[in-house]
Amino acid sequence: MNKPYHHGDLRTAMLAAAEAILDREGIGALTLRAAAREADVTHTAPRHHFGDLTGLLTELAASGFVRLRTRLLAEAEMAEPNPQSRLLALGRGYVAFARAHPGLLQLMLRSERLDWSSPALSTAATTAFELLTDGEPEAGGQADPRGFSTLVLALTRLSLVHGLTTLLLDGRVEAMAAKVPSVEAEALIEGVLMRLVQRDILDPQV
Amino acid sequence: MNKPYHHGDLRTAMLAAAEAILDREGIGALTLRAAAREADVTHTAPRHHFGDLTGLLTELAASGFVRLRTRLLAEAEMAEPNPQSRLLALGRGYVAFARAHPGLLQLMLRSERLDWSSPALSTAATTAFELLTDGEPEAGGQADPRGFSTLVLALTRLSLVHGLTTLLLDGRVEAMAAKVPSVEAEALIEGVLMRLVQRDILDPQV
DNA sequence: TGTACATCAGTGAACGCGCGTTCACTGATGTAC
DNA sequence: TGTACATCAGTGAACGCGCGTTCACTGATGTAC
Repeated sequence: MNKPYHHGDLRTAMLAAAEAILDREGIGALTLRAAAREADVTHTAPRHHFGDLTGLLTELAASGFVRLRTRLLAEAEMAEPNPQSRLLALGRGYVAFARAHPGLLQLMLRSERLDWSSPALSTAATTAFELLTDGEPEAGGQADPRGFSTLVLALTRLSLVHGLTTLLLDGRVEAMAAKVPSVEAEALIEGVLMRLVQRDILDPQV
Repeated sequence: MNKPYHHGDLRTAMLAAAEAILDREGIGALTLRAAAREADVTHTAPRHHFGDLTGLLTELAASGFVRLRTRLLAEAEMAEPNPQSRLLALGRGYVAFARAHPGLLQLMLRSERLDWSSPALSTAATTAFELLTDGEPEAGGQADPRGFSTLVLALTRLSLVHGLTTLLLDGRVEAMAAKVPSVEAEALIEGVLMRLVQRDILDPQV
């Protein structure tokens, strides 16, 4: 029952503790001391592993992007193997991830407390976003030169899904749904995603 | 040159001071004490006008929504009098407002420090968002029952424009543009807005 | 036109709080020989 | 197989900081008579 002097894997434990706080109390409550408290460790101990608070948050955000990507990949995998179904699955996956980890997503997307010069973070973020961005990773791939139109299409999709997610987290979707009786937020979200898929046409030409 | 004991219009001065801090140093630096310092007044003086920090932030955000709406209305007014041009003008206006007042927009959209039970704030927000949401305020208006499809269309537009704006403020648009030589963020944004207008078709039927 | 007095709007000192950081330390682990 | 010792990973006390809030106060304004 006695706690050994050394933790064993404080690095992992701190990341888990920080995420627990994020999910439970939101991004405002996530401080170095709070995370150390959660991990049942002196608040100076994490310094050996992360340097400072920014280091901890940056690693946590990077891990978030990796997991987001994994989840989106899995969703796309399970969808019917056509572009429309795949895009729809990606959109749903993005929204679902946001609902499951609202605090983490906030840290990843809107935090000014991250060190974006960290290669781990920036490549994790870029890689994750590229999923929503690439039409068909197998088909197009490296060969396809990413022209202006492709980039516009990518940014359009990302904007729509990301904006929808943000509005959802901020309670705006609920507010809109409440204006018309018998309309559920859930149905609204599904409606927007369907519209994305149908109007998108997956065509880089404008 | 002597400062009189009473300020005269501290309410207005505090709002201006808070906004100055927001624009200059970002939302993280906006505290009650900082705003009072900026207004050259004891940090306890604002209490008489706003109660507490939340009260001040809530009023500032409400004023932000009112001004956003005013600006969007003006942009729409100046556009060609057809639905497409109007929608494009609204989208451009939203992005332009975000660029002009990034800190203020963050406060309005992503702050957990606002009192959303305040009627002034909630109606200001709703009214502003309705602009992007209604196709034609004159044409449709009250007569048109706001059905499910209309709501989906509204949320789609709002999601796209809002998502684009958020990504822009977080530097993601710049990051994407940087991946392809000779593509400017400005052109990307314009491309997305054009795509919104062209694919939107302004048709509530899905 | 004056005066008494309540109310309003600001001051300034003090409070406790949680924060990140620094510092000297100690217990545990691993490696050289 | 032992032992010396450097290095690593954690403790615990102390620091200064800026925060929002409380409190007793004071100067200015407005209103009743």
